[in-house]
Amino acid sequence: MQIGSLAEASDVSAKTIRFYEQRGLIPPPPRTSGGYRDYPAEAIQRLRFIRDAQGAGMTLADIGRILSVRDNGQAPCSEVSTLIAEHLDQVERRLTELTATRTRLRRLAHRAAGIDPDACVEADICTILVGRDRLTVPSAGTPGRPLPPTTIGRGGVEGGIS
Amino acid sequence: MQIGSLAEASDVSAKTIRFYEQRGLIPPPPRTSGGYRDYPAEAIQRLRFIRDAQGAGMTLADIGRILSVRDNGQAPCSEVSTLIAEHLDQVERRLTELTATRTRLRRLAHRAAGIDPDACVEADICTILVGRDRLTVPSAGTPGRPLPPTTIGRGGVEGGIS
DNA sequence: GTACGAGTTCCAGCACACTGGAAGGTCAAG
DNA sequence: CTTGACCTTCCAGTGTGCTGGAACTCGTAC
Repeated sequence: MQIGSLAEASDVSAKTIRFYEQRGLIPPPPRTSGGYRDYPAEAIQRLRFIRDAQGAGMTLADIGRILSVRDNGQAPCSEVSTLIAEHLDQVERRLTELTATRTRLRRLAHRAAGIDPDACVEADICTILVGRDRLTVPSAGTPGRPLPPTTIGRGGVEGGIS
Repeated sequence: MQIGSLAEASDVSAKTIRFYEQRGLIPPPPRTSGGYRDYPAEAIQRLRFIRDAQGAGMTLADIGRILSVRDNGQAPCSEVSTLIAEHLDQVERRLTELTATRTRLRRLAHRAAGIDPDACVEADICTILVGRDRLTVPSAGTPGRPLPPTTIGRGGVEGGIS
């Protein structure tokens, strides 16, 4: 199976597949006499797994760790469980943050609705954003991993294999 | 006021201040005879505004637009209102996505808790992540702007001015 | 005069997951 | 033999907001 067919079958662009190979996420397949990559059918499964794991919010680095455990013949259950728990944790924290941001934005929108632009000209820069109740910034306690934006299907894949 | 004092007063590192200047967010201040930047007190306000706007989820590009409207002597109220509305929208959508992700992760965590690793060895790659009920990926309809991770206070600022 | 902190410029890199494009090779059909 | 789809490698760029470091100057204290 050539890379193009695999791309179509797995809904992952050929470029991305090569990129994954380079990152060690999928093993280098054998080549045809002409130098073309020749994938076994299992490659589809592997790519699907990668997509699923990304859907669970994991980075390629996480996924690479899981896959290498698996490639060593062990069941990666405990690693996977740990990663899931970690991500759940991050998602929870992010949700908390985002909810706070939403509250802040709603307050701002409300304030903006009742503003007189002429009065505003006198003010500092913007009376909407710099109000009396200063908007304190979350200031992210432990940086940790910033939690990928979960923008998976954007751009490349939907656009087609090219 | 030198850049160091401004950094301290505004809680924005000197490096970052120069970076903002280079990005056009703060006007190049006059220089001392020795070539040092010499800031007026208003610079503190401006930096605070930038931080506040970031806290509302705006990118530096957004903030730059607001500031340039302001610098032209107009009240940026309508621009600001529009931006706020846009961000609110994005935050809402992101919250929906994240909530879905959380649900997915919870299901995964639950599944992981009742897995037999030995059974898993036989399976494809990981029975937790690749289950019968395939985890469909959000597939982000309109990409739009990915909504900055709102990780404002990480690393640089808390660490100090350096 | 010399040490030191704080300033200057400029270039590079991080993290993340790709994507674009150039320049060329392979293979089947016509 | 040529066309064209498909493949190859490699390098560079995207976006976001900085941060690090090198190499140098300024200003003040001792």
